[in-house]
Amino acid sequence: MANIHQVAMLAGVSVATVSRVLNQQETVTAKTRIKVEEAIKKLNYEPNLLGRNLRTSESRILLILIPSISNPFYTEIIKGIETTALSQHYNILLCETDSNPERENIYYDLVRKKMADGIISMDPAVNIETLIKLAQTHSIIQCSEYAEDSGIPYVTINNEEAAYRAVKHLVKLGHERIAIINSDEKFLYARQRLAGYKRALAEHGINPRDSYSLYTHQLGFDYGKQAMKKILKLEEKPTAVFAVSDLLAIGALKEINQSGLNVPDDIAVVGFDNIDFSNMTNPTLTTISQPMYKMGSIAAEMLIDKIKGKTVESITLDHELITRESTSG
Amino acid sequence: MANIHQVAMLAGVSVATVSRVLNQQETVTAKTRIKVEEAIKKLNYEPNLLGRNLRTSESRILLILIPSISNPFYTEIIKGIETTALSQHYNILLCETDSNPERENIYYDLVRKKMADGIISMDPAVNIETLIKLAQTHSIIQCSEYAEDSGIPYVTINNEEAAYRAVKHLVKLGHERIAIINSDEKFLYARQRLAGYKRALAEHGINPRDSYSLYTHQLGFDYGKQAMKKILKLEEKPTAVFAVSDLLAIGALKEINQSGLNVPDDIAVVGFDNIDFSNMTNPTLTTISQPMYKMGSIAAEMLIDKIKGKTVESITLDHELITRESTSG
DNA sequence: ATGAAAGCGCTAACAG
DNA sequence: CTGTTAGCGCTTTCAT
Repeated sequence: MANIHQVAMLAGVSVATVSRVLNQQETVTAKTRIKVEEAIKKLNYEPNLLGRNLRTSESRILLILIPSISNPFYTEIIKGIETTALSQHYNILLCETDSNPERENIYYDLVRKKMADGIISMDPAVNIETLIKLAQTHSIIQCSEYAEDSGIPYVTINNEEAAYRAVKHLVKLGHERIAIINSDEKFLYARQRLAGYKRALAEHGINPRDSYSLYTHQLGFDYGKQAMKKILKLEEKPTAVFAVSDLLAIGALKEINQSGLNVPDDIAVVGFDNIDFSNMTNPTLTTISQPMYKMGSIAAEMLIDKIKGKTVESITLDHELITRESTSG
Repeated sequence: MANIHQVAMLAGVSVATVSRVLNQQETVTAKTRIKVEEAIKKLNYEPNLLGRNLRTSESRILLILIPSISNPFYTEIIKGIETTALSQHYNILLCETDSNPERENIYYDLVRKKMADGIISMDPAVNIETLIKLAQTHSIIQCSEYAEDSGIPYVTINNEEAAYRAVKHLVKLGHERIAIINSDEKFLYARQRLAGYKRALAEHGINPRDSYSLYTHQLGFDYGKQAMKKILKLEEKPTAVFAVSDLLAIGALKEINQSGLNVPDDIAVVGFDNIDFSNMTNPTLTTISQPMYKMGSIAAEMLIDKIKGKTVESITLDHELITRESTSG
């Protein structure tokens, strides 16, 4: 493997000149440039980024923290991050935290030790104190889930309003007995979506019943199925269910189908996220679409700006209700 | 940000000693060690990996090349890779190639430029010539999809045998008119799975019909749906369908359901991969399970061995038929 | 327009 | 057991 020195030797110039050619500086004669480029080609030279990065003290690597790689909610966001990052010559390192502080710490260390330039955190279960402390000395952005007043810039949607619209859609279709399958209330988005659910009901004079409020530990399919099982045991069953994630909704769908009831005739279902699969289920799922690609893309831009030392503002994006078979007869 | 020199100053020792403490070498007195550790703590010192990596000429970063991050087939493999890599203090960089050579090249460059130590490629549409050339100077492993006689070590399953078993299962259930939804024949696994399909039919004296062999450009849901639409237009419809990926199978499922026919009563369906979602569909999907976690884990081990300069052998793992609702009445 | 030289932060060979 | 020192490969002043 050739290094810059050998290229300089072969081209009959100094390493400084080779470096200038490498970095497309204009101060090099065409003739010299050609000599250097020929030497580079002849030696199959590739600049060593470790050397460059040590010198410029940057790694051009961005960390993306997600609880689980298998959660399809993140895939489109990641695409947005990746495309934006790549276009600015940053690479992204996808980190699965399992919401495990030890694992998180491995990745925080990468930033502390200069192997990464910044972090986009999407883990709702993140240890927020540690993150806030790290944010004092390093560039960090929160995406989708965030902490209020943490001082960490975030990009998100209006969860309360989105949930409100989802439930309002059900109310408009004539439903009055509407259940909610929520995730753990320790998460901000869970509290916000619950608030939206309640506001929609209140607006139409419907009293929320305790037995219609379910909580799950996680957002997976099995948890939705389990919650739906409980709901189906109720004496007075709801005629509609709002689940705070598509995976939960798809679990609920499965359970309803298995019990012999029909969606949407017996029970209507609304999800949240508009993951790819929500359009593949039988019936297809009515859901709230977040602008995931855009969210990712903006998060990446914010992070890169922050790394460059600019001040960045948090931002709230629009969402959209996607009506499909699971609510329309 | 403190550096090793400042720590040495504060502790009243040389940088070499600090480095020894950092790398847990045994040749340091307890007393000195404590002095150094105190200095580290006092200065909030974190070793700079760029410096270390330049010195040791390694990056401890592994590249994982996948065509698309949203394909759930890869998630479990990635988990296997990640866990193994992490346990050996390697980090992984997930790279979405979109099967786009330009994009691939960005990532190859990372290896050429020493920002990554090796590659696990899982992209079946990879430009194999470029990969082979790169493999001559760098550590590369292929996972799942591979090229025969390329000299690049791989870990995979016996696709021919797996397809054979899937189709044999259908034959045993009494099916004789069995269609296959295959992907592009330019992929090795597609040819292998087709061979298995034909062998199962031949074994029972069934002649494969051309009209029962469908090809799709990609492995997505929509492509499966489209293929099934064609199948349903046939005069003599098959009573069973074998799709070479779960996503294709789920698309087929959806199309059959929409046409008013029943799975498995009218048409049975078998998929391939056993992605998480194959157990969430209605009906649940009979499929071939690859040992994905193990595959990933082994691929990571092979790569790390290769980086260390050991010689590694290709390996073929076992698979399993998972029987679910889509074939059992 | 080009070169000489310093130095980013670290490890490791060598000396003592 | 510890220190001195060279050097990994690069960029970037400062001269010329």
